Amino acid sequence: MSVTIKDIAKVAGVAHSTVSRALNDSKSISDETKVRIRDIAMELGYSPNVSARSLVLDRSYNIGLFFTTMDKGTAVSFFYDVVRSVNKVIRDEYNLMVRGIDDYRHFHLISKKNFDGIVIMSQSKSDDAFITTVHERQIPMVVLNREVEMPVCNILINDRTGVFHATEYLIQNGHRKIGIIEGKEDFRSTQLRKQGYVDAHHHYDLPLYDGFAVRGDYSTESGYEAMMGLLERDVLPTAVFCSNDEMAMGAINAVSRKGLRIPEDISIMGYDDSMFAGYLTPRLTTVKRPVDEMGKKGAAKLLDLINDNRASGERYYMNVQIVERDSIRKL
Amino acid sequence: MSVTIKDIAKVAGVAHSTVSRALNDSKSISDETKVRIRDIAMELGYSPNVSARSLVLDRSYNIGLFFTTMDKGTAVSFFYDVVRSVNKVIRDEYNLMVRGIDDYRHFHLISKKNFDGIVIMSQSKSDDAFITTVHERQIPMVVLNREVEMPVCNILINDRTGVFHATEYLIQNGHRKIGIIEGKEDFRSTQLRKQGYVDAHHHYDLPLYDGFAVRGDYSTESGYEAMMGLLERDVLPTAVFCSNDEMAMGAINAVSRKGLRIPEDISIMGYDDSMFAGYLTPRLTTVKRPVDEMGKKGAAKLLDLINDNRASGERYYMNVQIVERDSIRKL
DNA sequence: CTGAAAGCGCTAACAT
DNA sequence: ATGTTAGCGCTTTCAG
Repeated sequence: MSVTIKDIAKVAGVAHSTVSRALNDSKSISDETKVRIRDIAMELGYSPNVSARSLVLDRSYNIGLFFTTMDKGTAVSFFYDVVRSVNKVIRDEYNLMVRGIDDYRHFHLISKKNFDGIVIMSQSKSDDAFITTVHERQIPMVVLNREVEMPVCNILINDRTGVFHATEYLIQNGHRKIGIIEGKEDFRSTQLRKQGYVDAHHHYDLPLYDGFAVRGDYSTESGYEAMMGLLERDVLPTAVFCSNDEMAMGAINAVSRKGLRIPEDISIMGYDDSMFAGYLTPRLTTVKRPVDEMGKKGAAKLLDLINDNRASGERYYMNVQIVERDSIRKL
Repeated sequence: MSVTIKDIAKVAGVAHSTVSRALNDSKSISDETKVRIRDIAMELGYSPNVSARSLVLDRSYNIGLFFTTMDKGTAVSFFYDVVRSVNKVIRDEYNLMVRGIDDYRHFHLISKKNFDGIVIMSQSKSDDAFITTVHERQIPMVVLNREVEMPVCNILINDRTGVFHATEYLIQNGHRKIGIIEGKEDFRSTQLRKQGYVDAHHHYDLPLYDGFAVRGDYSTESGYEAMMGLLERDVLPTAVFCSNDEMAMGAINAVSRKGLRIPEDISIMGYDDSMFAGYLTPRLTTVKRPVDEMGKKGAAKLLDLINDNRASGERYYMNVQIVERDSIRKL
């Protein structure tokens, strides 16, 4: 059996409550006994039982990090960045439990007892049922990435504005016929990015060419297919905005498969500034989304909520930034 | 306060132990009361307190998934694949806690009480202290990816053999002057891959050219730098094996920056078959490591160990596979 | 400054 | 088939 505070108490010849206090650095314990008890604990290889402590303190020390799904649809580097940045912030005090929302068939384990707080990296409206549940059960929560209507803390990347600027950048480089490869159908981000593209066209009084908007699903493959479709058209766009870098990678591949050159024949703009964007040929001009910052901000905000539990419907917007490389031609 | 089995018991007019049994589907409870109690539980929005259950059952329902580090050094898609595949296997019964080993300053929270089992995705010998601790505390454990000397369950990808075959493939394509860009210095995988490269040279009685082995650190940037270094030499290799795809991506970039073409002037071979490998220009010929399978196998094995706790020093080797694309020229 | 005792929510003998 | 009771390991009043 593993060693408990009672074992330590026996060896030290004190009550187990004294051990508890000593280990928790209570000020009503003499330094002398503290040291003594800690030494014994160390010697015996004591490890606190988190379950027991959780039970009495009424907190689990768990923070849940939920993705819409852990299967397809989550960009790889996106996933990594979020886990990493959240983990970094909560480092010591909490454990990070990573899950896909769609791993749950029912939500009965989602309770305040089992989660001190929850971060949701939301990519789809289908998450709303889950978010509602968490909200109703009054678990401190931060929703990243997707705007929700409930009064919850929401950390967002300003995608609509981001794509507006991306499109504007293309326009300022002289492009007038601009295509767009869109993301996965029911993702909110897909719509927002499309909107930014449309906004920019309106703002600069540019017509939206029919058929210049083609659907992808955020995967590299879909970018390839979508671009192939675009290249079949009679009138080609001079530039194509891809709703993420992975699709841009596929698009680049399609272009060179067709024997065309980037950016001489056609310009390609990505979105995300994924790790590989600077190493494609040509190096991809893209838009950096501060995923890392979003994760950090979200985690920090969650800790605030846990420590001072006021419901809050605050929204934070993180701004994107254009990263100029070699895939766009100035006309 | 949240509802407990006692609350349910009160409403149902039974003892709380009856509620516990009903909820756990004990066979000594009549179907009638089971249904009744479950209905009440549902109505009251009951959610079991995992900590309390863990305390009495002496298991945490937590499975830890530890990476060497969550910072640099872990390939992104690698990370994603492992988390995803392990998560898929343990889906219902357990929670997955993801951490970097270097997040811990001391290991006192690593105990059998707090983890039912641990999967370690090990990339460095520096993990050994941690692995030893887990082993000593008799926590069911599976170590992925890196061979360890302790008698623990070890799931490995046969890197040495894998790179042997990769090099062999280059040799069979007529290459005689083959460079290698190596990985991060103290990673075991770095040494094994190098060994496979050396083995193949020995096996085919080929000389090892001095200076054809250059160090990288598995990052794209390092691949770029390493390749640049290689291209400075008087005698150029006709093919370069890169110890992972990310470095291959950097290498490709370096080659074209120098105005050389792949595979006409120089052939590049990757290792991993990362998601983006098929979308580089040219499409990268590489070696597929079954990371997904490794994660699944590891998780399944861990569940076995948890349910039937026999220490075991079994080793499983997963085989790699060459994925032929366009970055290698037949001489 | 320390000890005694209660109780967190749950499961599992042991009764009946 | 159900109730009674003890106890998992810990923290925290309340006494002294």
